[in-house]
Amino acid sequence: MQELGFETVYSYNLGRETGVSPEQVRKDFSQFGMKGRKKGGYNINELLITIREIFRKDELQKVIVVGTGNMGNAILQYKGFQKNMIELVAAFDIDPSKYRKKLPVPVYSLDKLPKVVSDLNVKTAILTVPEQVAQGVVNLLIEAGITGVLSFAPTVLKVPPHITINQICIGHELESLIYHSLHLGDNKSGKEKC
Amino acid sequence: MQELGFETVYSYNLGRETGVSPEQVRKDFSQFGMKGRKKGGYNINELLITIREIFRKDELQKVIVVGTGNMGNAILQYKGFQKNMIELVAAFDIDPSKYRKKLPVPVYSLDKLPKVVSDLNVKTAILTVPEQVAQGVVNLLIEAGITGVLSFAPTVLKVPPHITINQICIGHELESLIYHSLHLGDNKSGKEKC
DNA sequence: ATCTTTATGTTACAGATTTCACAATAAAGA
DNA sequence: TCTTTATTGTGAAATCTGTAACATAAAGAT
Ligand SMILES: NC(=O)c1ccc[n+]([C@@H]2O[C@H](COP(=O)([O-])OP(=O)(O)OC[C@H]3O[C@@H](n4cnc5c(N)ncnc54)[C@H](O)[C@@H]3O)[C@@H](O)[C@H]2O)c1
Ligand SMILES: NC(=O)c1ccc[n+]([C@@H]2O[C@H](COP(=O)([O-])OP(=O)(O)OC[C@H]3O[C@@H](n4cnc5c(N)ncnc54)[C@H](O)[C@@H]3O)[C@@H](O)[C@H]2O)c1
Repeated sequence: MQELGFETVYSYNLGRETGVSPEQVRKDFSQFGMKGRKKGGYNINELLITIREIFRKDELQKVIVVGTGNMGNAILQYKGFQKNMIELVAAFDIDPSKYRKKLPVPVYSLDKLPKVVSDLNVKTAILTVPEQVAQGVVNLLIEAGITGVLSFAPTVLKVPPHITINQICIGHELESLIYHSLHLGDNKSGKEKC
Repeated sequence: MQELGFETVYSYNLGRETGVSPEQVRKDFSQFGMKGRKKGGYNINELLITIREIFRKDELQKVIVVGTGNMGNAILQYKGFQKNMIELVAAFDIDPSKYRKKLPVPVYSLDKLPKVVSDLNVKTAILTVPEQVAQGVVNLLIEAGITGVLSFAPTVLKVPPHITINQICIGHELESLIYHSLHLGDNKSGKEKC
């Protein structure tokens, strides 16, 4: 909106575009001390500055990728993270045929993980290894100093409480969609359920 | 567990493995009429049969992929869906260089979408097209008869209420992890928040 | 100047979800 | 046969989340 020349925005504009209610937008903003003006809405520039502060978008946030198979590679190819100040700084695999130091994002042996993570002070990892080894690899990641993991493996990972795991399970997402399609007419009461 | 030779399972076994409380497991099972035996737990075979019924896993559930770039291809390569009775039956792209009819999953032109969807009676689609065209393509999908879409595009899709959209936004997941890492020490009260 | 309109900020309310508590009871053991 | 034990099934309580309501401030109209 700033690029389009707007200076202010209302909670219902943002609500409409993001799919949440205007009240929710105002509550969330209020939580972070982002103040608007009655009748005037929110100043876009102020919002952007605060959001950049909350997520520390003044500096590139470093992320590593572990497992450079189909999914790992797709993510490494993606150019859209830079825009959000996220940088993939290194990748790791157990298969020597994957090592390429001269790619835009270098692919290292797993042995190098502790050193790279500590040297670059990375805290976040994307985990795209086979499910059978996911728990083992996540243990290595935690030992190396990683505190947040985005895992694509369809396994529940057991980690200590200060570690955050975000899981993306494509299979479960599909099953959820299939369930909804199969039971489209079941909703007798008119209220959304399940 | 069945493959390991077990015949019964307790709610707390399943809770531990899936990361939910035993009570939640029992409530969910109860919701679907899955009954256990006092002191004996749940019969694994009965559970599997009921779950197969709920998700109609007696037949392969058909899914299409739209957009065969990095992410779309990674998904098309994945062999793990069959195990859950999900089958990728066709893929579509706007770029003619992607068309390959003899791949395990054939890649067609977008023009073929309405015919293929209606002939095969597909209801579920994975959307891996650039975000700029995602809304347009989702409109085509709905017109063709798709009722559930798993979208990887970082855009809010506007669809009628009988359509289900599940969104996977890798960027947002990473931002969430980064936020947690940055604010690890903020949790003064001891209670988990934000 | 006063009134009307519009959008925020926050409090009160409602709804949904999760946890707690425990009665019921089948199985195992004495 | 009786007692103990382990686990289910569920109703009540607590917590969390989202919605509605409205007092308030700014802007504009009369
Ligand atoms: N590709 C998909 O569409 C898809 C869908 C659903 C789930 N997943 C899950 O995502 C994960 C990755 O899937 P994929 O299709 O990219 O698999 P893949 O087999 O293509 O890639 C796995 C990569 O991990 C590497 N690897 C194996 N063991 C390792 C270890 N111990 N340390 C480091 N690297 C190791 C392999 O060398 C390989 O490069 C899997 O857990 C899979 O279940 C993928
Ligand atoms: N790859 C990632 O790691 C990643 C990460 C975050 C988000 N995403 C999102 O996932 C989506 C796909 O990403 P990608 O990396 O695979 O992109 P990509 O550019 O590699 O692939 C996009 C594909 O869509 C096709 N396409 C373009 N317009 C089309 C249309 N109108 N109809 C059908 N096909 C069309 C292109 O020909 C191309 O094959 C994008 O929305 C992207 O923002 C991807």
